[in-house]
Amino acid sequence: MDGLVQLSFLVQGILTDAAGAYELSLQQARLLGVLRDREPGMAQLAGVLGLDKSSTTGLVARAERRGLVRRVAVDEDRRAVRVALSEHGRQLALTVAAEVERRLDEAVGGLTETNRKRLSQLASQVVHHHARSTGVDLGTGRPVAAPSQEPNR
Amino acid sequence: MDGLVQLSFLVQGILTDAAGAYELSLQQARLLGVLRDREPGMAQLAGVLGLDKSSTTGLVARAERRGLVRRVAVDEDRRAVRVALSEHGRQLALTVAAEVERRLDEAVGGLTETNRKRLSQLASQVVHHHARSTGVDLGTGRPVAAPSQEPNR
DNA sequence: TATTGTTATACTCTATAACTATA
DNA sequence: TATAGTTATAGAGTATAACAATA
Repeated sequence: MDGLVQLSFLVQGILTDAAGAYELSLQQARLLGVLRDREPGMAQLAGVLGLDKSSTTGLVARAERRGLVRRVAVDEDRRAVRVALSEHGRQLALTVAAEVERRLDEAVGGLTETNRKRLSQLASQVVHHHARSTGVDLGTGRPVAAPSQEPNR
Repeated sequence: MDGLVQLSFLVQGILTDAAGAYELSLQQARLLGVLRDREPGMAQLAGVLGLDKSSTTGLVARAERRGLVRRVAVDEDRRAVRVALSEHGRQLALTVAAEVERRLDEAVGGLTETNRKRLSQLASQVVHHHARSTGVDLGTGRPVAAPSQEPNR
C-alpha cells in the first residue's frame, strides 16, 4: 500500500499548488470547498474538518479577515453562528476547484480512460467504506476530506 | 477525480494518526521515512521533501533535539553535513511504518483482494508517471512523497 | 449544568531575506 | 563568486485549558 501513501502526498501537493496559485493555503482552500454547499456552525465545521473548535475559530477568522467567509448570526440561538461563503469566497471556490480538476487530470494523464475511471471509483469506494465504518457523516459527499477520530489534522 | 482528493485526505489523516500514536508529527514521521535508506545533505534533503533549505534546518533541528537524527560532519567539505537516523530514530521509523501499514490495510478492508492490488498498482502508476513527466528523482522509490515544483509544502 | 464559541498560550511547520563559513 | 547551511523574523495552522454567554 506504499503507492497509496505516495499518491496522497502527490495529490496534496497538487492541491497546495493549485490553491497557492490563488494565494490560498491548502486549509483555506479546503474550507472554501467544504462551505460550497453548507452553512455550518463552528462546532459542525470543526467536526467536518476534523479539527478542534479552537483551531476552527482561527481558520475562520483568517478567512473572514480576507473576505472569503462571513459569520452569520443565528436567531434561534444567540450563542451560535453559522459560517457562510462570501460572494468572493464562492467565486474563488469555483475557480480553485476548476484549477484542481485541471491539474489532477494532468496528473492521471498516464492512465488509460478505463484506468482513470477505475482509480476514481476505487478511491470513492475506500472513502465511503471508511465513512461508514467510522460513522462519520460526509454530508452530501463532496470534497470533504479526512474524517478522523482524533482531531489532529 | 473527486474521490481521489478525498482519499488523499483520508490517507494523510491515517498517517497523522499513526505518527501521533508515537508522539510524532506527520512531517517528523515523513523525515524518518525518507532517511530510512539515505544519508543526505541538507540541500538534498530539502529537495526530496520539497521544502526550502531553511525549513529543513528547522525540521532536522527539532528531530535532532528529540534524538531521532544526527548531523554527521563530512570530511571532504567542512561546510557540509549529512543527516542520519539515530538508533532510536531507526527503530521508531520501523514501528511507525508498521503502524501505518496496519491502519492502511484496515482502511482498504472494504475492497476485495483483487481491487486492493489494483488500487495499489494504479496509485504507483500515477506516482511514477508524475515523477517521470516532472523529472523528479524518487530515489529508491519509497514513501518519499509529493515531488512538487514550487517548494510549498 | 451543558453547549457554543472565543481567548490565551505554546508548538510545529513554512518561507523570505540576510548571514557565516567554506570552496 | 558560488555553495552549504544557519539565523532572524513573520505568519499559518494546530491543540489544550480556561473562559464568557446563552440554553
